[in-house]
Amino acid sequence: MRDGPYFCGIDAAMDVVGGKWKALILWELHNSGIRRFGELRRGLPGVSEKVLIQQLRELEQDGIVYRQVYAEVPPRVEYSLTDHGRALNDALGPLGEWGSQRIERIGAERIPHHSG
Amino acid sequence: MRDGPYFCGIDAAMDVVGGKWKALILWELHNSGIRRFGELRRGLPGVSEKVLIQQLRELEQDGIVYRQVYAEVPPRVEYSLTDHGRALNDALGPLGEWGSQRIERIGAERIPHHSG
DNA sequence: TGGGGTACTTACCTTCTGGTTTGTCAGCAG
DNA sequence: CTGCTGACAAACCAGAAGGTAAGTACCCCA
Repeated sequence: MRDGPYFCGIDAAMDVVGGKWKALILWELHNSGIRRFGELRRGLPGVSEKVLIQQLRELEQDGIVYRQVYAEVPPRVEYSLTDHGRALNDALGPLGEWGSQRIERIGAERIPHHSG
Repeated sequence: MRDGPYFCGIDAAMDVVGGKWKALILWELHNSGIRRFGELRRGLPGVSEKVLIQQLRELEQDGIVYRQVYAEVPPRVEYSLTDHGRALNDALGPLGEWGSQRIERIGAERIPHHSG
């Protein structure tokens, strides 16, 4: 899964970052460095637990996020970006720029979200 | 449709370019400048007519591609990128770079395609 | 008369994605 | 003993996305 074959690099990149919440997850992790599962969940209003885990697992499989499990009770799991994840985030920069301009151009609404 | 609300610019950009063939269409049009429907179809091995038209129409609605119809028989329709489409393509550049490196890293296959 | 080419449209079907709900484990507060 | 927490897992379901097959209109060529 997510191993091609691909037409080109964009095709491959979209395969990795194409999930509904994946780009947002990257953005959250980029901004905060490290987040616990519950923090991510609260930072992404509207995502369900199942889907968030799904997307995180896929990103982990693809080497984009790192998952650190602590054998504690209650359980603690911390997510962060790998080097590849940081590179992907950088590569998404111009696309985000374009998208922001598009939002202004078409007058679309923005969903507010609390950073930090 | 495709008018938000969005969390951020990447969210909005993915909404526009997220279809299965849209990035490939952009790439084809970027490389060739102008393409007729049949040329695009032949350039994108595996796409069906229905889906190609669907994606082209959506890209047209979003102001990414320009559709020029000639009232001839047999019919002739030419597709090209708008200014916004060209800007979007530029913004996809780094992502394509990242994706190409990923293809090499994981040793994924590439689907060959004849340019020109 | 019949087939081919162009750019579609329509109906139908399957697959894939995401969402809802409920259950799990361990311990701790009440 | 019950309920709460954190990070999931499993079962189920709805809608969207994509794919297949056929039909449309017009003309040219043989």
